[in-house]
Amino acid sequence: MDPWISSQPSLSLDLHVGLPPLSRHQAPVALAKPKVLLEENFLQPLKKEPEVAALETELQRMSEENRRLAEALTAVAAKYEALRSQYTEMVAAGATTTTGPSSTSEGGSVSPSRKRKTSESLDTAAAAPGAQQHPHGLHGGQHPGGAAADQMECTSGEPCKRIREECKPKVSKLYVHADPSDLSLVVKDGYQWRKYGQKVTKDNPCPRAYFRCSFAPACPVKKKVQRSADDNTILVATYEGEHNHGQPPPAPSQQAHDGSGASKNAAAKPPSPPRPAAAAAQAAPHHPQLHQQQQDVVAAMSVGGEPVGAAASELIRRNLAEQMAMTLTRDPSFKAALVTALSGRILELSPTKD
DNA sequence: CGTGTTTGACCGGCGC
DNA sequence: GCGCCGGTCAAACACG
Repeated sequence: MDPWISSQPSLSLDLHVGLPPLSRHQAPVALAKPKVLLEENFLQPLKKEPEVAALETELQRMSEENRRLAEALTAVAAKYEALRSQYTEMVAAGATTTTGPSSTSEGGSVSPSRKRKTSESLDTAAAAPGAQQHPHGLHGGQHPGGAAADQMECTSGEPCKRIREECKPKVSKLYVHADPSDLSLVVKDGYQWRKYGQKVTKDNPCPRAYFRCSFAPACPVKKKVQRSADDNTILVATYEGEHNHGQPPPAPSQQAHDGSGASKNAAAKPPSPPRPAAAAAQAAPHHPQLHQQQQDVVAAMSVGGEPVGAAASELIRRNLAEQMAMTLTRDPSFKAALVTALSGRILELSPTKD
């Protein structure tokens, strides 16, 4: 959540979802019966002046609340930016001093046996110092604190639980709209993933797929993909850790589709040169097209690994914002949920309720 | 034949 | 201590 979001008209917390913005003259009159077709109510002509006045007041109050929330968001985003830049600096500093060890842990391939314990300890040993951390802290937009925590050394002694928790790799989520008939758990994020497991979890009848970044053998990033229990048209991808490499090169033959080598089930392949498109997308749910566009956009943003410029970035963000807004407003279930929530709230606060 | 997926078994953390 | 459950491994398999 960046400051720019609050400045985007489409992302204003005053959501204009399908229905015209609860204008004063269209305020839902039949509030006492919100469960009766809302659309009908919204279109009914105005009846009572006092009600309207009350609603107006309420609307203003809610707008005010919206503004406050937006400000709070802005503040949070600003703090995040500060933390992120701090993290980037720290990583840059760390990279110049310590670079070696990470490559030895996996590159040297653990002994043939399935001693996960040992390999894991190697992994954590390599990961803990943060030496091989992602050079660009773009990935986890939602957990700025995690970056700093990654820097901590997980040496023995102190309350392991807490330390372990703080040493946990950054976790971020990405929601992607997917065709329910498409059973493959594929989330295009621009990286190459190799599936290494699938499991049905307790809280969700849909299986969860486990992926590892296959572009770099030593890349610690993992991804879990599972359909949402509530809405199986939504794929929830959970990313853990950060890529310690640049993005895979664009594979022209794969640009148009998501074909994997084996092609029957398929982990995501890079349709375009991505950066952490996942990071950019994690706050931008529910649309493959959006996702594709984000990848393009993010790729454009990070030519040569460096941001192209503030203007381009601004353009990109605006574009993303528009896409996000469109995605939301197109989603009937979102509209329905919003309308229900709004009407319920209004009803709750309405002085005329009965 | 190389690469990637599938799938049953195993491991370890966690709650009771 | 025990059982549940999520995460991972690795042999078998499929595909180009």
